[in-house]
Amino acid sequence: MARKQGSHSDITGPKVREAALKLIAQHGYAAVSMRQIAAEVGVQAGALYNYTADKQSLLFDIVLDHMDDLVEALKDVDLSGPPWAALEAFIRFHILFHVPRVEQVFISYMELRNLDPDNFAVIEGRRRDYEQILAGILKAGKESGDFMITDPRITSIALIGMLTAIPQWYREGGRLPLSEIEEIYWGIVRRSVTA
Amino acid sequence: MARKQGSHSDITGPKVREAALKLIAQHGYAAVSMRQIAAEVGVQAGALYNYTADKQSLLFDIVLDHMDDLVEALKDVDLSGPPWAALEAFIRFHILFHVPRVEQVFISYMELRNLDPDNFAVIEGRRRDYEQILAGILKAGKESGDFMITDPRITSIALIGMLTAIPQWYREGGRLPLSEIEEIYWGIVRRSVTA
DNA sequence: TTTTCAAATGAACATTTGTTCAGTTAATGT
DNA sequence: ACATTAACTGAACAAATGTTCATTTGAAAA
Repeated sequence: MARKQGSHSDITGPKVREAALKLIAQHGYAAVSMRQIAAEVGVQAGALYNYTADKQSLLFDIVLDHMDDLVEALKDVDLSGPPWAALEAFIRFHILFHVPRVEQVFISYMELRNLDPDNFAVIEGRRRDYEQILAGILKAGKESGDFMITDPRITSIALIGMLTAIPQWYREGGRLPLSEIEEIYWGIVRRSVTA
Repeated sequence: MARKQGSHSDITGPKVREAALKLIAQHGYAAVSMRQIAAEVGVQAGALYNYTADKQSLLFDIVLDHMDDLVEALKDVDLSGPPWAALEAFIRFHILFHVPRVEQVFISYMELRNLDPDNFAVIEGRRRDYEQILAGILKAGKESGDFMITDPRITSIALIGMLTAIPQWYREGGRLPLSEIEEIYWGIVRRSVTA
């Protein structure tokens, strides 16, 4: 049986990516088989190879898309203001961007070891770029005397580590609304760099 | 060939655990095979089953031992003082305990999904207990007016998330000595809760 | 020297893995 | 009505998986 109605490639294609995203986030890359993904899509394993070169590409595409979306979205954020404004804009952006992307965040931080070395290098670079944007803001604020910071690079990593963990425990409809989470975290960050 | 010299069980046993720790931290639980672990030990795959019931136990024991060590070590820390003293003691303890245990930390945070449900529940409980000790210190400090905190529970999770990420980038002999890292992070935490 | 037995081998097992591909299906273009 | 072709099936593949177990080894006890 094949093609029960209309062209499917533009339906099945996204479905494959969604299934991979869901299942890899849930069980981990190595623990998910192509047959499981196929079953989630409602198709035989062989059909997946119309939409991906191999299993590795499935993982790489998820992580790369996520990083590219992140970089792209950050471009719309105005970081040109004074240190305090730039920092607040960055932090709020980071939280709002990451919270609705639980699965991507999970995968992008947990499955890096399962990327082929070449693929890993690409992602590693993207991540460093992102960290250095925050580090730049912190450095500017330190030099202007606005921030009390010992080491901008480490502080950058520390803050991002803290913020990125949010989607791991935040659940929509939980005890606190997202807007409140945003305020709590911004409060922590603000105080942590206050001179 | 078997037993080339003396009794081996008390040598091979630890070797199996060490090999599992190293390889699972490096490649992930699902990506490591019993044959790889056996090869690292210098033995055939079948021999592993003299020292572990199955692969799952290998993972569970690593994580459980880690959590038990953590709880045990924390008992020696004096948290009975005023909020500021208790917080500083807790934070410094956490850093010093985690930094030399890169592999255990990695596994304990990345491989939770690969634990059987029953095993997961045990670990989940241990972790919540630990988080609540910090949350308790924060709550006391908030009520005494020492700390400026909106939500002790979330702040606890945020701080632990930040601190636990340290071993992921810290390398001995790197740019900064451990003692300096300790100071930087304690500075961040201290300011982040300062009224 | 002979016996004993912990410790390890190595082959076997039933599954499962990622991937390929010749063949089938049915919607579309002519 | 026919030909085309995108989309999928289903079987096959070699390799790898976790686990078991009869067998072998050799150090220590008798």
